[in-house]
Parts: sequence; C-alpha cells; structure tokens
Amino acid sequence: MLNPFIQKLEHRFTLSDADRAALERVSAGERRLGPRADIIREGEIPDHVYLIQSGFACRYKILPNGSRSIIAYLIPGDLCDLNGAILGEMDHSVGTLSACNVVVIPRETILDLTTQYPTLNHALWWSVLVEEAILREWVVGLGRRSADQHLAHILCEVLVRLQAVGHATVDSYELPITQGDLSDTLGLSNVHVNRVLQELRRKDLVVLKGKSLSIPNVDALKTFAEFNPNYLHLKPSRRGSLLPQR
Amino acid sequence: MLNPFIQKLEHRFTLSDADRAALERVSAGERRLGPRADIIREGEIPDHVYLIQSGFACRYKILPNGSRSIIAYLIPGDLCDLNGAILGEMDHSVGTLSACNVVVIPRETILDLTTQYPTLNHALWWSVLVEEAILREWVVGLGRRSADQHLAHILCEVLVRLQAVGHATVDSYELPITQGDLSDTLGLSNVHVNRVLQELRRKDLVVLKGKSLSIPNVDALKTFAEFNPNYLHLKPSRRGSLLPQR
DNA sequence: CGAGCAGTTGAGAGATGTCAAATACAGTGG
DNA sequence: CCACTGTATTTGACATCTCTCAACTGCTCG
Repeated sequence: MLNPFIQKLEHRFTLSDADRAALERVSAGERRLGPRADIIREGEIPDHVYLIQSGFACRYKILPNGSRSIIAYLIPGDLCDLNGAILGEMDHSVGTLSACNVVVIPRETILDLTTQYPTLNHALWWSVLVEEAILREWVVGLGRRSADQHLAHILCEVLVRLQAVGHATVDSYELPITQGDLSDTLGLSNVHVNRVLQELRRKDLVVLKGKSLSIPNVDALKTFAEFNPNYLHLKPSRRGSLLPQR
Repeated sequence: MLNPFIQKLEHRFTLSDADRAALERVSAGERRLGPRADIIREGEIPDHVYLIQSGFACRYKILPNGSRSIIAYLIPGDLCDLNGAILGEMDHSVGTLSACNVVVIPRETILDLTTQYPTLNHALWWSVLVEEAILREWVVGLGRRSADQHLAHILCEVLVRLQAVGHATVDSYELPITQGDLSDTLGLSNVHVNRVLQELRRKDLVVLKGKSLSIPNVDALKTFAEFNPNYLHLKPSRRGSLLPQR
C-alpha cells in the first residue's frame, strides 16, 4: 500500500484508476528499519528506489572533520533516491532519523512508470522539482534568516508536508528527531539549538514535549517564520499539464 | 548556436547528429541583457525557457526585510526555468549578475525534445538533478563549512563548471560579480566577505583582481576547500543510460 | 536501580554583524 | 585628456551571535 505517496500526488494530479493501480503494483517488498540506520550511502549505485512509508529519514553528508550536515528531511511519501537511479553514483547518504518503514521499488519499475504512464511521469518530475524548491528554501534559511526564524520556518514546512500525507493534525505532529538532528539541519551547535527552541517556547510559538510538537497558534508561527507555502507547489498548477494536450 | 549547452551535455552523453541538430533548432531568438536585470520574477508563469549563453546570472529570493539570498549561479549552458516550465508558477526569481546573452526557447519546443529524443530527455533529467546536487552542496557549505572554506569551495565549483563549457583556463576565469553578490551567496555581510577574501589571498590560495580570478595552485585550493567534484556528475555514469536498453 | 543518552545551564572565547569613514576604481561629460 | 560622480572595496571599532567546554538534570529502558 503506497498510501502516503498516492495521497501526496493527488493533491496536485488527478490520477486515473490505471495510474493508481500501477502505483499499487510497484512494491517489491517492505523493510522495517530502526533509528539511525543508513538506507543508502554516498558512493553507492542503487539498484532500487526506496519510498518512505512511515517515520523520518534524511539526506546527509559527513565532512572530513566528522561533522554532519542534514540536507533534506524525507517523510512518508518521499522517494529516497530517484537521483541515484538516474545519475548513477550517490553523491550523498540517506539514513533514518526515527524508525521507518520503507517500500523497495526496483529501478526498472520506476523507469517503466515514466515511459508508460504520462501522468505518473509528470508526477515524478513534479516531486523532484518540489524537492529542489525545498532545497532552495533551506539555502535561504541558512543564508539569510535568523536562527529562530529559520527553525520556525522548517517547523512550518514539516507541518504542511506532513498534513499533505495525513500525518499531522491542523496544528500538531510527531517530530521524532533529536535536538542534535536539528543542529545538523540548521548548521548550529546543539547548545544553541536548545536556546533557540526555548526562545520559541517563551514566545508561545511552539510546544515541544518529547517528540510531540504542537503549535498554539499556527498563523502566529507562520507569520513569525515569514512562511509562504507556494514553493511546495501542492495546489493544482495555474497552468495545465506539462504534457502536450492532445 | 547553443555551444556551451551542447558542450556541457557532451561531457556526459554521446549525442547523435540528430540530437545535436535538434538542439541547434530550438532557439526562438537571443536577448542581450545588462547587469542586474531580471530574467524571470517570482510569481510569474514563464512561457519560455531561457538558456544562458554568456555571462553570470543567478537564482535569488528577496526576503521581507529586503535582504537577498542568492540560491544558485547560472553560467553559460545553464537553463533558467525548466522548473517554471513544469511547475507553473516560479517560486523564486532569476536575474543577471553581469551582462548576459540569453537564448529564448519556447516551452513547447522543450517538451517536444523530451518526448521525441530519448537521449535529450535523459540529458535534461541529468541537468535538473545535477542542479539539485549543487544545491545540496551549497546547503552543506552554509551549514557546516567555515566561511573561508565555503568561499573556496564555491570558487572551485565555478572553476570546474566553467571549464566544462570552455569558459575557464586550467587555473583562472572571469568572475564578473561583486563582493556584495558573494555576500548574498555565502550568507555573510559584505564587510566580512572582504576579510575572508583577504584571508584567502594572504594564504596565496587565490588572486582576485577586478573581475579576474586566478588560482596559483589549484590543488592547494581544492584541498583547502575539501572539494570533491563527484556531485557535478560530469564524467560518464558508471552505469549505462537511464533509458530501458533494448 | 543503574546506565546512557537527550536536554539544559553557565561562563568565556571566537566568529560575524553593524556602523561609519576612507580609499580605489570605472564610466561620463566637458 | 581631465574632472566628476557613483559604485565597489577596504579599514577600524565595537556590538551581537554562536561556539566550545564542562557540568548538571531528567528521562527511558533494560
């Protein structure tokens, strides 16, 4: 069952029964992974594409001095390595943050989808380009937002992305990652992340207890973060399909 | 003439004469733009795809407080808005840094290429995914590299990318941007960029006079930056084509 | 109950920002 | 060719942000 993936695509695309049926058939098995487990490592040439079903994973790189940089969060409905399937060698690693369920899809199956199902081909392009848009927003956050705004912005982004796959309520979600993970995301020390988090709590913008995040006033947090969800491109396009309309 | 674009693709792909001929036919005109001119603005829905022929351009966003974040450099051979052509609304702006020559390609022409020329379709996927890989490297630079290493890394990256389109010698190139542009790239103040630049000069890692950059010892700079060009995926893949091989 | 990891706190060091002024440089009009 | 003007670069002084180190607390799980 690829529910979160299909759910995500259906925000943007109208899938035919054939499209949905094709998606239901792609799985070549499901794996259960514990927290902090690598799914793919930098340098590998993956034979399969992995789809996150549940839990939090991330793209990351380790630098020569041992520090880690988290480059993206992967949540239910996200594909781990379309890039690896197409570029060949992975230029970064993918690993779990929390325990995860992962669907394994043979590389050829994905390629067949793109050639035989135009809408799905379009949808895969869309998912890659949205991932790129998220990356751009992270660059902006790292480069030009204050630490507290940056953190708030990421919490808003995760809220909206989780809502799109039915893993968040209107104002809360499970965030099964540590402050250390947040540090490697924000490019800060864990000590400083702790203080920034306390600052957001003090302003009543977030309530984070254990792994549960709840947001007393979503609009207030979005305003504080200057969050504009346009870059997630979840709504149907104001222009039709990519595909020639005939 | 799409020379830099074709030159870039041929590092990685073997284009047929038909492929090359198709690429030669895509231009619907060329525009000459001065420095600091917008090519596309956030919110627009582009009808054309723009290809940089000469000069430096960038993707950027302006934040509510007026500060600018540069998200990517676009150099000769780079497409400005494949994303806009597919996602619809632009979620960021594209503008020139130096004067630029830009080739205009109708959106439909690009779509036709992807459906009628499998190798070119693959090549376009590749160019999008490499752009994403560059973005990941920028996230790492912003998050976890020191300011001087980050700057050095970007200078290495631009060196290799310009070499791939014949716009750099083995150890030098024209860098027609200001220190202010570098600040918005590195997420630093212009004052600090100036000091970091002086630091690199003091270490004899770079010689930057006016707009000409020359690198006394390329290996030394790459070592200092911990630069590994794997993420640019310029060499032919260790696996064959994306396309089903039949 | 104890071990270990995550979270928190305090103090001082280092990096980077801001402000303001001085210098260098490029392009323009006379 | 020169003076003039506006922009880019450079410098200094001081403020702020973030880091490091080290200790302490609290929670979870075996």
